[in-house]
Parts: sequence; C-alpha cells; structure tokens
Amino acid sequence: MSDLLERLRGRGWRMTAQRRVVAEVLNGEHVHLTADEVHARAVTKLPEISRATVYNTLGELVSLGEVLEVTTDKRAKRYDPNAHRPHHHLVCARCGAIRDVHPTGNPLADLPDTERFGFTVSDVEVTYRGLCPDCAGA
Amino acid sequence: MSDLLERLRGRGWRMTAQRRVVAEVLNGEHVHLTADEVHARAVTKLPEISRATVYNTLGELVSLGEVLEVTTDKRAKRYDPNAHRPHHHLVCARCGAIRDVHPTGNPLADLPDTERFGFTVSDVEVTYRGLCPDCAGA
DNA sequence: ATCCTACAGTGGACTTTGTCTAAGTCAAAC
DNA sequence: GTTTGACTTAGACAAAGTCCACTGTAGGAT
Ligand SMILES: [Mn+2]
Ligand SMILES: [Mn+2]
Ligand SMILES: [Zn+2]
Ligand SMILES: [Zn+2]
Repeated sequence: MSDLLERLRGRGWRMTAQRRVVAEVLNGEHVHLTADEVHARAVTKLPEISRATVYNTLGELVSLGEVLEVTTDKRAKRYDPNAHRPHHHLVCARCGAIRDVHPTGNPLADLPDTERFGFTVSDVEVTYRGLCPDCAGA
Repeated sequence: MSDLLERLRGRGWRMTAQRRVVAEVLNGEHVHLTADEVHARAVTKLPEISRATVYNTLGELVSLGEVLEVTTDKRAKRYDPNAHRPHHHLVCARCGAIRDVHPTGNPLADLPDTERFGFTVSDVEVTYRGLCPDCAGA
C-alpha cells in the first residue's frame, strides 16, 4: 500500500497520520469494510481519529479511483481497495461474507439495443447471491 | 391490481383501507418507489396513514413475494411490483431513472466452479449503469 | 529553524432511512 | 351486535451519513 501513498502524494495529497492509517486499514484482498468498520480499526492505531475524517478520506479515495464503493446489501456502503482489477461479487445471503469473483463473458453484450431505452450504457455490476460453505450447513 | 388484492385476501390477509391504498400506489410498469415515496402518494388518498404502516405493508408484500426490494443506489430501498417477470435494471447515473431490462443469456452460467468458493449460488442481480437520453445531453 | 496559511481534522448537530413499542382501533368470524 | 386478535398509530429510537464552525498542522516560503 505504500504504492498507494506514493501515488497520492504525487497527486498533491497532503500526507497526514489519519490518511496514512485509513490507507493501511484498507490493505489486502477480499477487503470490503464499512466506513464504521474502517473507523473502528483506524482507532486502534490512532485513537483520536474522527468518524468525519474517515468518511472524508474514503470519499476522496473513491473520487480518485483508488477505492470502490460497493453496495451489496441494503445496509452500509462497503469500501473495496481492489479498484485496479475489475471484478464482481459473490455474497452469502445469511452471514454477508463477500468474495471477489471474475465471471467469464461480457454482460454488457447481453443487453440488446432494444432493451437500452436510448441510454448510453457504460458499466454493469453483477452480484451473485447464495450460501457460503459454513452457512449452507453440512 | 385487484388481482393482487384477491390473491392476498385468499391468503388470509385482513383487508384494510391502508393496505388497499399501498397496493394501489404500487400499480404499474417500471415502478420503483422508495418507502417514503409510497407513503407520500398514499397520504393523498388516505391522509392518516402512517409511515410505520407503509413500512409494515411493504415488508409483508416482499415476504409474500408480491413485491421486490431493489437497491440500485446506496440510498433508500425501492419497491418493485413487477415481481412475476424476472428482470434486471438499467439506472441513470445522473438522475436515477430506472428501467426494467431483460438481458439475453444466463449470468449464472458465466461463473465457473473455480470462482464459487464452495458457495451454493442461487441468484444473480445485474445492474446496468449509464446515462438516460435526457442526461446524456444533446 | 521558524513562520504562514491553505488545507485537513474534530466534535457535535442534523438528516435520512428504517425499526420498535405501547396503546388504541377495527375487520371479520360468530 | 359482540368479541377478539390482527392491524394501525405516534413517537421514540437507531444506524448510516452529511455538514459546519472551529481548531490544528503539513509543507512551502523565508
Ligand atoms: Mn471486491
Ligand atoms: Mn424492476
Ligand atoms: Zn455465510
Ligand atoms: Zn438521467
């Protein structure tokens, strides 16, 4: 993630302890944390960081394209640092576990012109739902 | 929609003015209203209907399978009476307009076993995003 | 090294969306 | 017409997120 910090400094980001901690928390694969989860983890490293700053920083990372917003459930938005490899999500309907998945094929090609209503379609989001091995029981 | 009311009565639903009004409001094609939008429209027909009743009634319609919950944006859930024809959604990124779409192909088949992480995958939701004709400008 | 200041952070009030509960009301079975 | 349990209501409460006035500081200028 120091890649990320370098890139951000290059873009004129003022480097602060708060921003460094948020970037650290968002490190890893299959990471899809809510803003308050990010805050909870950030607080263990920098106790005085505020909720507002976490929200602000996440919002900036999203508009810089370094982090994706994912809304897999109807509850809180989740923040996904895996922004540089396009992917979709597989969600457990019971426990909420989320996995990054890479389906074959291009769903954009599956939407005929007659079903586009004159829209300029630029993106498609696919969410698979089911039960994870634990929640499926035996 | 009196089809719906008949079906619900048959299922033992007690028929009240409030439930009738909510069902009336949810009549039509390409309808994707938030709970508070449903409430606002219901109030014009039955001024004393409460928010709690609208939420309760929508929740019941969803668990009866008569209405779908769709979460196309990160804001309020939307309620979709078109529950009997499977479909996906096309959303304008700028104004939020929503259209029902019927892509060809089966996205479930596009998720290889190696990308299922042992999940029992039962459902897939596809959201297309772009700009509607109005928002794409001239 | 110190100063300066525009940018960043803070706590708290506020908003939106949704849930819950206690008390009152009424649809429908008899 | 009475009875009764399901239904409705107002308002308190909660979770997720935004906004603002004020305070603090990173990093360039001196
Ligand atoms: Mn992801
Ligand atoms: Mn729909
Ligand atoms: Zn699970
Ligand atoms: Zn539009």
